Amino acid sequence: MKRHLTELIQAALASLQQSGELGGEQPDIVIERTRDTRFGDFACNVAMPLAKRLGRKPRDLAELIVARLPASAQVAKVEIAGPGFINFTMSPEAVRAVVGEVLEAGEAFGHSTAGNGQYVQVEFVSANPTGPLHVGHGRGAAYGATVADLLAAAGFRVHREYYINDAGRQMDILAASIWLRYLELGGEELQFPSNGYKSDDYVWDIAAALRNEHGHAFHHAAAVVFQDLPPDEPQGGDKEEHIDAIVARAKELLGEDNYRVVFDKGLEVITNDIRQDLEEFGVAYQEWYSERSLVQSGAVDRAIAKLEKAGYIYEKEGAKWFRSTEFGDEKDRVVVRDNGVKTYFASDIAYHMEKFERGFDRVIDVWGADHHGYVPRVKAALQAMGQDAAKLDVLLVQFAILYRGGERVQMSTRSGSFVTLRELRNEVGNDAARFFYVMRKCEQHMDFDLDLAKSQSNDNPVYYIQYAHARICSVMRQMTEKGYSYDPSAGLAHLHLLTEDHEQALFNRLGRYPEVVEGAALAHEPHQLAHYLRELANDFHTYYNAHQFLVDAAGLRDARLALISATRQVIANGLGLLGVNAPESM
RNA sequence: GCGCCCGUAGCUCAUCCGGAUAGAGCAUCGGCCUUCUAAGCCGAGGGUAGCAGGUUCGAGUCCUGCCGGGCGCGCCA
Repeated sequence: MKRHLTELIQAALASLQQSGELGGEQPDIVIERTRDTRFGDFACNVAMPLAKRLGRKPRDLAELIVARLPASAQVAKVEIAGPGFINFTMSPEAVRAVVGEVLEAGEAFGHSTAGNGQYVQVEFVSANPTGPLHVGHGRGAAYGATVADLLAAAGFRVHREYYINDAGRQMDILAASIWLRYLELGGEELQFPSNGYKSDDYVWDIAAALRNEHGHAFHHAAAVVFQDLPPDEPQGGDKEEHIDAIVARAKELLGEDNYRVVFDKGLEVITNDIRQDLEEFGVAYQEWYSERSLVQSGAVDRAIAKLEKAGYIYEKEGAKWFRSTEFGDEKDRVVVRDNGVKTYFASDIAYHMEKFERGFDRVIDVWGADHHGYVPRVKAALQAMGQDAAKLDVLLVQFAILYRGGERVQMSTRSGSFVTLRELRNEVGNDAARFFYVMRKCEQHMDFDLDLAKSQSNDNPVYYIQYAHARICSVMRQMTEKGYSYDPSAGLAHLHLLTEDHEQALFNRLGRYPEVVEGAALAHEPHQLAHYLRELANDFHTYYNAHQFLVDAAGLRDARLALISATRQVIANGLGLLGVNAPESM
């Protein structure tokens, strides 16, 4: 309907332009839903900015526009109000028509072609495979998955991707930690490095699996392993130097091949765990992209060479620097260290280069807000390589701060004292977790009250929406049990009988759904859909309490059942986009 | 110190590229189950949108400064 009205205004403006009454102005036309039905259903403010530029009174201009509006069967009334708003009241038939559209389209209702089939990559979560996902990752997972699904519904072709950081130092530290636990399981006594994965149970599990599969093959005496190592922090040393030395010693004692076996075991177990965790959370990917594969394919070298060729690489103090300041970054960044090792940033440049080479029209990265400082340098690299950095959207998801018993829960992967996503899912259920995570826009800091989410109370808005769905299903069951019938086409034919305020409210709300899906998709704001569904559920519950659906008069009954069937469909569609179940009974 | 995000009702949050009287939920108080699920509905109270300026016909929304909170400022990943 918005589009229809936009076209009407466009036609009126074109007509005015032809008669020379607008000068050369080409204003943007914005059609908005009104907040109050006193102002009709839709409002257009185009006369106001236009009046300013033309030096005329807004209301006079609005008069001119309204006079040129083509007639439309969908529009019942056009009024000029306030400072110069043009308010449209839709015809009752046009408002009711949504019920037929919903029942006709079914699960596809709300889908659009706004995206025009553009190919969009959404990369999200991408947590280091050094341990299970925690609740912080959960927000990125729910948010990224929902944005991806919304974009798909809005007519984009979506590629969901997880970037596996399987080539970094943290992974080496994990591998070394696993190996040390393996040695302990073999009877060695040792002082576990303070910077290792010390209190993480899964490290023991992986070590045990390793021992199961490979027996004693990787065993070395602790005395040999720790011989002449720089001291750990408790002994007055540097914990970073200490752990790096252990990693080097592991590679030396095990040899490249056996070290790789230990390393890959950890990587495999944890990646599988993450994959399964996300799958259970309703989050699926088209691709799991390995950083190591990027290195091995030579893409990193190629990316650096490309920057070098473009003249944006220089050497200083033995390292290679990328001149990112050229593109607005705060300082230049190292891509190859003085010891010849390429930085993580070098991989990331290559990864993004490669993303663009894969032919995506748009690339979306969902990152934790703690990486925000990273945005300028990645965009700088893309620009330096001659790419259009505007095609990359980095969506920063703020932290979810956990509260338990009114106290803030401290989270750290390294200390092991974190709440896993799996724990959260088990405690509050997937539905509540998915919904909770996307209720707030991503740049909003989120307080996640575990006790509240855990409680099966109506504080949890997801139940409220699900309950509306279940109630409608229940009505349909009652209909059969009570010997009533429901004829959908007769229902559509009798929609004019639905004249109650509650019914008008539902018609209007249902009509908004496609706009909400499209708006939420384009703005990358799933919370818009979450809030819409709450309002829709509220409209339904109110209606439910005010009127009986299963009435004796067949025409009215069919019409009401058609309306609530459409409501059920839209709730199911909306919840589906949020990854939340729509139960038939509760 | 510099940069990014945030500040709206007692609490948690909406407010659709600036628009009409700033809205919900929770909590509080008062009503509604012989009728399709009370995980529901109806009603009431609750606001200087952090503070101070500015731009505009119009500012919670844009700009500047200050205050408060979060995060980030490595040849770590």
